[in-house]
Amino acid sequence: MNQRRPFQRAGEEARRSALIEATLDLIAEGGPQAATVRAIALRAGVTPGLIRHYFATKEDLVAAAHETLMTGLTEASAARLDDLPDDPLARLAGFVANAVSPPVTDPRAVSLWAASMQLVPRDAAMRKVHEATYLGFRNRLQRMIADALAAADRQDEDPRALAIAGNALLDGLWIEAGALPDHFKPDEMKSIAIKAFSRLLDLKLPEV
Amino acid sequence: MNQRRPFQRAGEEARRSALIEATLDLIAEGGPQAATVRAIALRAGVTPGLIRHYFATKEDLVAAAHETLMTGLTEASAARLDDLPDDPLARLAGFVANAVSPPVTDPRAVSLWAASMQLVPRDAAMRKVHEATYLGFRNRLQRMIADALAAADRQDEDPRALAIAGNALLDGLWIEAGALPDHFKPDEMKSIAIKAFSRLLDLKLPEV
DNA sequence: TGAGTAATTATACGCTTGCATAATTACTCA
DNA sequence: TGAGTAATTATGCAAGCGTATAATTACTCA
Repeated sequence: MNQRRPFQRAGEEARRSALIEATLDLIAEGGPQAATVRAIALRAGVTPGLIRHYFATKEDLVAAAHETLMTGLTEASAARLDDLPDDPLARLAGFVANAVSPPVTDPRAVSLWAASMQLVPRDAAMRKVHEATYLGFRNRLQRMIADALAAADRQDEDPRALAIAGNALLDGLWIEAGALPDHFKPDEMKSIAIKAFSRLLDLKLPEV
Repeated sequence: MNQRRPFQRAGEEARRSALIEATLDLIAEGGPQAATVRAIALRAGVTPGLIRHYFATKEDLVAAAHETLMTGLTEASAARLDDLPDDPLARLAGFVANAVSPPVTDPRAVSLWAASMQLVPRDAAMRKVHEATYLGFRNRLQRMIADALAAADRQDEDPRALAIAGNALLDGLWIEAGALPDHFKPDEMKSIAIKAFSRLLDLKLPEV
């Protein structure tokens, strides 16, 4: 047996995270087929056998990576809530503007999101993850919509239906902003989103 | 040399179509990794060497399949235009309703669409195809929006911005209707879409 | 009818893949 | 300090991958 490469042990959490991160990087760069066991291991700075130590199969690692991505997209929007104004209208406007602007709009994120979404109709576990994150985002939006309507003394609306529509609008704009980044003028999506939300809610949201 | 399997010749167009169709079927069923040369050939009822006769590489075949899919999604919506009423409001309402209802909403279509979309941020040729189909759909929607506004004597609007927003809304609803088919009540998406469009345009679209 | 041609089958190749297994070594703790 | 253990490296395996090539045969046309 020749010289082995020196190594340091790391905890399970750090290893799993590094492998998941490596997987996502490779998928983002070269599509799902780029995330081979050897490429993932190399990217994570370990050797291929280690993947099998922390995940039962490569497929499990890939599923964990997709789940991490989807959960992460939703959490990224939650993390920005603290930076928003307290006024319900301004808060909603800020949330909407953030959702369709860089750094939330991002070609890499769209590519990864799509790679995960192609699994959703075929894989019950992925569908469950997707549904949870979809609902998480939608419910957050629904609460903000309800708050904005309440502040305007509007009790005649269905916040759920508005959230479904608003969520869809944001998703659609986010996809195109990321997929065709050069197609739209700077801040065009933000302006369109704010105006569209103002119309949907029949409220005047402040420009951000 | 043993017994060869008997065969019939077919034209180039038929062969290419069969291979593309087989590719899409396999991707829809098992994701991109399921579309191997052998699986595609078997599904198309030919042997693997034939793929190389009609496409320079397997990758070219897969790209052709994705392009066919994207183009096909847009043409499916065009094919339904002739069934719509002539009245601009009713026509737009019909178009919107179709876009978020079966058979246009379809888990298989969402899965395939996502598989194609994951290429768009990374592959310039795919991005070009996507942009062309996106613009095709959006421009058609924009014309219908402009017609509806003109019929209501509304000259104070920006049909382009409304088309971008409306398109995004339809895309977002379409994705969720296909990805989570059991999450929404029958016709719920249709109702939400019509109401949302009525709001966006500040026009009363007829329920379909 | 028979020659010519190209569509198609059959087979093979080198390489890559995910997974399995054994050995080594970094670390903890008594 | 040294034993124990499990994290990690190294290596190998069988199967499958995309591509290449040769042979056969279905078809057209003179």
